[in-house]
Amino acid sequence: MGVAERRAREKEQRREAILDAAKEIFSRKGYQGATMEEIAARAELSPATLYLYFDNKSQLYASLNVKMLAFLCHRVEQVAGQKGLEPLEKVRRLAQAMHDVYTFDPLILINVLHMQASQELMDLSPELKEQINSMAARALQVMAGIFQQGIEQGLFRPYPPVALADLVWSVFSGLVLWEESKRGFAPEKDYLQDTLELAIEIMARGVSK
Amino acid sequence: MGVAERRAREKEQRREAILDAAKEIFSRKGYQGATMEEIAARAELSPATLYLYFDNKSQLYASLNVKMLAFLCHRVEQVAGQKGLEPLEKVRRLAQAMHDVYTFDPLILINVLHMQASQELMDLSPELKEQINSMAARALQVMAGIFQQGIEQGLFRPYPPVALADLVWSVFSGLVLWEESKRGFAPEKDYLQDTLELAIEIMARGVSK
Amino acid sequence: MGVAERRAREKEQRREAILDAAKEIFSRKGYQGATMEEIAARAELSPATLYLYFDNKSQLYASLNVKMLAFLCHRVEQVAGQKGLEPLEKVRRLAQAMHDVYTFDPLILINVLHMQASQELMDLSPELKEQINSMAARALQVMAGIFQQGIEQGLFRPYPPVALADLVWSVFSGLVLWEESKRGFAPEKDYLQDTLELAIEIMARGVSK
Amino acid sequence: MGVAERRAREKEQRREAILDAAKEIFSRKGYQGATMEEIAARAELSPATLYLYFDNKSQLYASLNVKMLAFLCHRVEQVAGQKGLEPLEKVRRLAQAMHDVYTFDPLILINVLHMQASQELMDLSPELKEQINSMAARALQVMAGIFQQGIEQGLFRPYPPVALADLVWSVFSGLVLWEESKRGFAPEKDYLQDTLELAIEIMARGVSK
DNA sequence: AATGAATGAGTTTTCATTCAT
DNA sequence: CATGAATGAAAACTCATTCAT
Repeated sequence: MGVAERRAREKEQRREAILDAAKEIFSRKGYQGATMEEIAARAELSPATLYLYFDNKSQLYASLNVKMLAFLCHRVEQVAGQKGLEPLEKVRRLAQAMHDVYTFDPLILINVLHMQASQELMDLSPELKEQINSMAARALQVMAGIFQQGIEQGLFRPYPPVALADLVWSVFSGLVLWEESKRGFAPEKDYLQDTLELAIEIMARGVSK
Repeated sequence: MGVAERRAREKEQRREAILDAAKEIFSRKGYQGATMEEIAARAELSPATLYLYFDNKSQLYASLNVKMLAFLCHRVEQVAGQKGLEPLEKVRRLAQAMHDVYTFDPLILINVLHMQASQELMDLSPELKEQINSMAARALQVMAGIFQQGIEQGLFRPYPPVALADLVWSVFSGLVLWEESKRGFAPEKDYLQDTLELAIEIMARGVSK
Repeated sequence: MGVAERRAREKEQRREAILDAAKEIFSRKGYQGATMEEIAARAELSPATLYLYFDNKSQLYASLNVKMLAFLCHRVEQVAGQKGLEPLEKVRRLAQAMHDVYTFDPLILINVLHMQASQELMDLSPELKEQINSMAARALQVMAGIFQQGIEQGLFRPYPPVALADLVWSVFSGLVLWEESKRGFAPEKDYLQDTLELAIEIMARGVSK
Repeated sequence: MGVAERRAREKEQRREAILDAAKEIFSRKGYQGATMEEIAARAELSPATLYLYFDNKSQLYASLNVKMLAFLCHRVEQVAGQKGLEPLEKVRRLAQAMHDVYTFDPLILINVLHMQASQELMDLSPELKEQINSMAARALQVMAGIFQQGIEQGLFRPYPPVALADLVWSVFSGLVLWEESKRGFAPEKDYLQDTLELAIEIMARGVSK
């Protein structure tokens, strides 16, 4: 059994290694621009080997995104689960959590966004599609929950909470994407964290006219 | 001469038609995902014909982006040029302008962003590259100018104006991208306009702690 | 009638202009490498116009070669026609004639050679094919005639005269081609003329062991 | 290890097979006229497979020429390396060697010539370009060396030895090309060998006026 | 389990040729 | 006559995917 176990672990590790390589390449080149060969090279494997672990390119891409979304969900749920925090403080921690995710792996959001944008193009198995959509929805729901309370207490602007969550995500994605797309003048180190926090807070809180 | 004139106009129209078709396809499929054949089909032309108007795929893509950036610049400059407005009002109008651009052509920013992100991959002529970069920079500069005054008057947070402009763009792009990436629950009609305006104002103005 | 005449002359001139342009391009790029558009551009005409004067690319190429072969034939026949010259002197003049042809238009032989080499590939009308072959044969025959006499008088080696003529042509072509193919160390100015003359003489005369 | 070894040998064989097919097609159609598909068909492979062994068409062509030049060099060096031969005898053997090369593979020189003539058009890697040029130069140098001695002894005409080598090559090429370009009357079997030998000898020796 | 090798199905691009004006 | 514009057919090249070993 020990043998079978080690086998299984090794297999899992290899799978992870492939996903890592894929993340790197997909982020840099986009879905269409990335090639299986390039991913394989980065994973120091032969292209044929990828197909032992994933059915095809689009499935590999999807799996990658499932993994990323899972991490994102996990982190967001951590924040949402903390009891006894004021709504505003929770929102602040949400900003921090998202920034953590980004710091931990700057490519996550880029990939997730690309995925959302190109999903229709890919012939994913219905299950996988379902899995992705439901995880994205779940992350959103959890974030929405964070705003919900504040809205109920009249602290936040009375937008639909999901819309707020949505907005936060979009702002964050925008920041990240823009960040990525530029060369030249990088914002000060704390800028991203700082601004994100600010933006989230304010958008949630709204302004008194 | 009338003949030559009509010829020229027809040619220009055809060029525009191709750019329109390209915008549509590129937006939906991304640069790599789009095929010349598909673009040609959409323009109701043969693929070979595209090459009468553009040197190659990447040049077509670049030309498309030049056009879009030009429109964006134009609109932003209109706002910047209005005299006698308070900084805050100007910022509000900037939000409106950007929303106009988006309404007029929802695909603009998506394409522009993709372009920025993939520019390095493409073998554009140096002139074209220069043109794109300078236009993007110009749009940013003009936006920065809009914030400049407010900062000087102590009304806006003392971030570098270019960073602010940058941020606005990123927020807007994020909104748009997110918009695009979703299917299903579209935000209420005014939501985008409203939120953008809000976000810009606030980010510019900052909060007093 | 004067009008019709001028028309005809103009037409003929245009045809010649096209052939000139074609010679230039075909020589530099070879048959397959040359494009109708390039030839047209050189002739300062539109591609479509070429088709008013020639049926298609291969026919244009063939016509060009007919013209060149005609010039070559003409020059060789001049030499052959001179009465009262010793065989050796005639051979010397032949060398001079060939060199003249080359000097007058260095591209002639290259084209003729290429033509011979690729003739089978082209779908020429049987008449044109016949015309080309017969002119090439004629040039060869005339050259052979030049050697004939010397052989009969026991001055030249008793090879078949046509084979000798053939050899001369091949040597000359080799020189020209080699000349063309090199960059870098060009032979002394007179080298080509000199050597050609020498080679012809000697090959014709043979050596006494 | 045996496996890896066999693999390597098989790979090498395949490469050679492709080069053989390429030689055949390039010789018959020229560089531009030949198609990868045709070459692949001749090698009984799919076109895509060619690209596993060669980067692109021009590189395949270049590799072919490297191989041919190598063979030529080898054979010529054999002759040059033989000690204790009179200059004239060496020249005779050179003629024989070149004829050998031609007999072994009649297409060699045609390809080499075409290559020299079109090299500038192709986008070869600098290394490959260098390789080709240096091998061609080497063959020429070696041939020149063969003449050198005879010139020093006053047996051969005092042309620069390289020019003589050059000339020999051009004559040979001319013979071969002409041979190829004709259909119909093939020279007697020994004709080519015989004449080449003669031509080389005489050109080298020169004539006493 | 891993992979070297092969390829079918595209994709971009070119170009001889046609045709309406 | 001349040509601007268009395109069908082909050619180079790419890449996801398979399969024998």
